Formats: sequence, structure tokens, C-alpha cells
Amino acid sequence: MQRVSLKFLAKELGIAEGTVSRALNDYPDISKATRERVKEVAKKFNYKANQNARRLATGVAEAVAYLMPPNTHAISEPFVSQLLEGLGSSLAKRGWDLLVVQASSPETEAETVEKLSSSGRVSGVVISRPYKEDRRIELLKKYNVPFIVHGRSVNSEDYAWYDVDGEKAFHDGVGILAELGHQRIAFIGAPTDYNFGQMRLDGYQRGLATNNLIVDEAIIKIVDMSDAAGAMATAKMLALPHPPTAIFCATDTQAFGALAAIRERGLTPGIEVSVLGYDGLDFGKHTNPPLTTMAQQQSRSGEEICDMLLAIIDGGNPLDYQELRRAILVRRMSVGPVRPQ
Amino acid sequence: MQRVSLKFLAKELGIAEGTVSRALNDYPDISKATRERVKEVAKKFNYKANQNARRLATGVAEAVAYLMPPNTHAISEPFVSQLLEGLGSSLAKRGWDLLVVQASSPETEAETVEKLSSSGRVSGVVISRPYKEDRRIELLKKYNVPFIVHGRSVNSEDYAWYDVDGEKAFHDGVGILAELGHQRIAFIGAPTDYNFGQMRLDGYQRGLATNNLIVDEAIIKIVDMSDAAGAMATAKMLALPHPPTAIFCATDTQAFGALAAIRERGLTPGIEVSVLGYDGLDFGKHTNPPLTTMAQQQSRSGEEICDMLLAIIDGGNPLDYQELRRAILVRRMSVGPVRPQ
DNA sequence: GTTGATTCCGAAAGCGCTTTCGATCTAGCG
DNA sequence: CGCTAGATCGAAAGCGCTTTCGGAATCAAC
Repeated sequence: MQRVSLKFLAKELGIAEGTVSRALNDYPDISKATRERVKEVAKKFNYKANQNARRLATGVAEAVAYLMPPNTHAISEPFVSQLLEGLGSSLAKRGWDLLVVQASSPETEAETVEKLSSSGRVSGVVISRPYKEDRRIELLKKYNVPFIVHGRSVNSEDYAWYDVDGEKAFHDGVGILAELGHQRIAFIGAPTDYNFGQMRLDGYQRGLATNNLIVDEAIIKIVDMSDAAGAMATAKMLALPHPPTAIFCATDTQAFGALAAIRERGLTPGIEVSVLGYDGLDFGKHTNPPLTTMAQQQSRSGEEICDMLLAIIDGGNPLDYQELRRAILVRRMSVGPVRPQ
Repeated sequence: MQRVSLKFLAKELGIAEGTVSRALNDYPDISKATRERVKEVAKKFNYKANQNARRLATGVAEAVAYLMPPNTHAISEPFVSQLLEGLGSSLAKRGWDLLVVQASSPETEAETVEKLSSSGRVSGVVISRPYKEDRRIELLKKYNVPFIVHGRSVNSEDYAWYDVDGEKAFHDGVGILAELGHQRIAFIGAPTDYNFGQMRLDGYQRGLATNNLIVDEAIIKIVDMSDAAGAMATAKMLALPHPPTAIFCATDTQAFGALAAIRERGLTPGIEVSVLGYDGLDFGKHTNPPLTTMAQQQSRSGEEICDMLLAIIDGGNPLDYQELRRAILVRRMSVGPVRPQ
């Protein structure tokens, strides 16, 4: 099968290669007649420009990369899927590619970012779940690649990001629980080297303060973001002489484990002990009982992030693109008023 | 910032550009001394080859694409995530890129495949969830792109695929239910234009036959793969004068809905009516009750598919790469013996 | 000291496209 | 009818890399 190239078309049409190129790209200095003729022949032979050549010539990659969170099975987390879906469809409209990149290990992460930036493969990148201090962000800044962060690191003034206000969500969540009469509200948190982990913890503590609740380190547990870890943590807390009446989990997955641990102990989640999750996973509808949780309002995050990134690639100022979204409460069955003892 | 190119390195080292290239690529006709010298300088200046130039010159894309199932929010399905994760990490080891491609609509799908094949962007592609007759497969064959299908279409003799034997799983699943005394086993299926939907239905029916059970169209429902659809279907069946005592669902998500509908009716899933799912979603641990389901044994499917694809790209015969995996039963709580009336 | 084989490297072509520059041709105008 | 300004296109350079080919240098052997 003869590879149909510009040269081929040019020969076929009896005109110069450059002319064909310009005709195809709607340059104004090509007469309407030949432009149409060229396009017709191109379609006839099913011409598709070689992207590598095009990218080399123009110097623009027409692709963006999503850098997978390192060293974790993060892609299976729903938020990643949603993000990718949004990114993918938005990019597709523009005819751009979406690359999904995994650093094989945290050590090679810098290397990966470097290569991505310097090899001309992408015009922009998005990362998520930054650490408090995140090397990826530093590298991205250093290499001057347009990027947007899904989440925020500690110092988030000088780059573009898209985040949900977890601090506020946890502050408010504690308020909701307190209003239901809960005095001993436990916290199952995510590792605080993730900035979101820290922020959720901060919000929780601030919530305690504004509701005049005492903080008790015994019912604050920072664990992995898995159901097993959530279960283990709540089991321990339930065994305390003075156990919590409500548990606020940093992630829904942990909350799933919490529900299980509560039932395991013969208690009823939502009645004897409330659990409040965070993430708004759809699955939460099906837990026993259905999980009450904090969710991002509408999740077009992928599209929004894509739009932001493209705007920056087109020359926008990153600092104009810092979006903070609110979380809202999704009421289901796992949170109830405190039980009089 | 001076873009560090081969030319730059060559000038820096005082040797020819081609020599630098060959040194970097470990050509045997470069002396060990200069090779090391070149590599050292390359590292010093943090040289990364421009991928577009490299790809243009070599003609190999060093990238593979995952073609998202069309027109559905498929990426949020766990199997897609798992696949992507496996593909990504395997590819990363080889230094290849993973492209995630979405056709904006079913109509543009052919176009998308064509462009992907002809534009030199990828060396191979993987697709999943083929229809019985799948245009994508035809196109991929036509354009002679190495590809592997996650699943199978009706005629699967002449291409590479990786699939789980759903027909057998559903046949066997019916047997398991029958052994527990169930005589009226309902089926909630997926659309049969998906071949997997058809195969699961076939397996179900064959299972009925080998267990001498009658087929009753009233308790066979083909619906969308959503929890809502699953719930709706079971609600209807439960309202039948002679309702099923067990429900076998084509997907776990439907099964989640089935559980809900059963509880909704005041019945207890796993006691009054059993439900058996298929997919092995981890989340099934947390439903009420935990969902018994059929799962693929170990899910390294992403890696395996990647290996297969790379083998084909390296010249392997696609027909040597047709892998059929078995599903196994994951016993949880939603299936029990039939209740004596 | 010549020959032949090796080893190592430089030169140059080429991958398929874009884009600039200038040549040609036509039209418009005095 | 001559001249200039547009309109249209051809020619060629260049993007950054790979790879072939041949030449120079080295070495061994006669």
C-alpha cells in the first residue's frame, strides 16, 4: 500500500508540495479553485498528515499528558477516571492527543517529567494529588511547560490549579455532625504528605474549634486510603473506653471500611455511630447503609481543567487560572443524630 | 534557554552530529571512549532527544493507543481503569507512550481509527468491548495496524484478542445456582449488540439447558449496564406472579441495582432471592449484602495485553495471541440456597 | 614498505511536513 | 500600451533526528 504523502498528492495534482500543504491548511494565498481541488484529491486518497513530521515542522506537539500519581494504583480511583474522560473528550474536539504517563517509581518521576518537557512530546501536562512540597510542580515550572495541578501544594500562588476546598468541606462537615449532637467526632485521615490530606485534617480541626469540641488524638488516625485501613482504624477507635459517636473519613473508600468495622462490632452505622465520607463516589449508594458523603458539586472537572490548560498553552497567564470549587453534602443514610446513652 | 539538540552536543564535543547520535544509541562502530564521552556530555546538558524528530526519522511511533469504547462513560468503569494502568506501566518500562483516544461520536469512530492508523502516531492499538460485528476491528485489519481486542467479536479467528470466557462463566454460574436448588433463575443481561452481552446470554441459556431448567422469557431482561437499569428490571420481575428465586446479572453494577430493588421490596437478598454478579468488582465487598460474583482470576490483563501487543508489533503472528481466561466464583453473601416456600 | 583488513568517524541524504521568499502572471489604471 | 499591485504558486530551506556510505587512520602481516 502506497503511503500517501504530500509528495504523492503533489505529483498526482501536478503542483508543488508546499502548495498542497498550504491548500490543506487554508492559507489565504491559495486560490479557491486549487484549494478545493487539492482537498478533493486528498480526500479521495484518504490523505492523513503524518503527525510526527507535522509536529517536528511546527514545533507544537498538539498533545497533553496526564501524569499519573506515582507509585499507587491511583488510576482505578474514580476521580482519575473522571478526569481522564473529561480531558480526553475535550482534547478530542480539538484534535489533540491525550497521553497517560506513569513514572515507574517515585525516583524516576523527575526523570519522567524532564523527558516529557524536553522531548517535545506534549504542549502541556496535568498532574493530580500533589504533595505538600511537590517536585513535579517545581520541575514543571523549571522547564516552563504549561501545566495545571488538580489539587494544590502548600505554595500554590504561582501556578494554575483546580481544586475542591477540602478544608472548608471538613470544617463544615464537622459542623453538620456537631449539629446532630455529636461531641466525639473521630477523624480518619489520609497521609498528610499529600496536601489534601493535610487540608482535610486542618479543616477537621478548625471545625472542632468552631464547635467548641475538644480534640482527642486518640480518635484521629492518619492511615492509607483503603477500605482495609479505614476498617482497621475504626475498629481500634470503637474499642476505646470512650469511643466516638461519629467518624469523618477523608475518603469514601476509607468510609466503606469504617461501615464494615462498625457492623462487625454489632453496631449499626448511621444509628449507633455515624460515618461521613468524602468524595461522593456513586458506589456509596449501595453500601450498608448508603454512605453520606461530601461531593464536588458537578464534576465536569476534566473538561474544565482541559479548558484551563489550553488557555494557558495559548498564552494565558497561569495565575488567572486558579479555580476553587465547593463540596456539598450528599445526604444518604450513614449519618444520624447522636444516640442518647 | 538554549534547546539542547544533537547539533548542540556535536558542536560542544567537536564531533559530527551523526556520530553523537550513534554513540547515544550504542552503535558498535563507535569507540568506547567517545561513546562514554558523548554520553557524559549529554547527561551534563540534560539532553533528551526530540521524539517527533526521532519518530519521523525511524518511522516507528513508540506509542500505542487505547481506543475508548464509543459513546459511553466507559472509562469510569473499573475494567477500563485496570486496563489502562497495566498498559501504562508496561509501556513505561519500554519507554513508550500510551495514548488514550476517544471518538467524539460513533460516526466519527471510523475516522478516528483511520487517522490513528495513517498518521503514524501509534505502533499499535487496543480496543475493548467489541460489538458482534465491529467496524473498528475491520478498519484496524484493513489498515494493517497491530492491534489486540479486549474481548471478542463474533468472528474472532483472524485477529489477536484477550478475553474472559463469559459464556462458560454464565453456564457454570447457572449450575452453581441450580445446585442450590434454584429453579427459576432470572437473567439480567447487557445489550446483545455487544458480543460479550450475547455470550453471557448464551451461557445462561446453555446453563439452563444442562440443568434441565425451562427458559422463561419473562425473567430474561436485556437492559443497560447501570444500577438503575438493574434495579428496574428486578423490580419488574419480582412483581411477577411467579417471581425468580435467583437473579444472575451480566455486570456487577446491574447486580448492585438488583440488590437494592430486592431490599426495596422488603425482601432479603441472599436469603429470599439470590443474586449473582459478574465482574468481580472490589466494591462488591461493601454492598448489602456483599455481592457474590464471578471474577477473572488474577487481573494482570493490562500487562498481558501489552505484552501481546508488543509481541505482534515486533512481528509476531496475531493468531498466536488469542488468550482465553477463566472466571472464578467469588463467594460472598448474596447467593444462598433456595428457600422452601 | 606495501597490502588488506579493521576500526572509527564525518558527510550527507532523507523522514514528511511547514513556511518563507521570491517569481510569475493577471488585472487594474493612467 | 506600459507599469504597478495583487493574486497565486513554485522552490527551497529547515525542523532534529537516524542511517548509510565511504574515507581516513590504525594495525597486523607479508
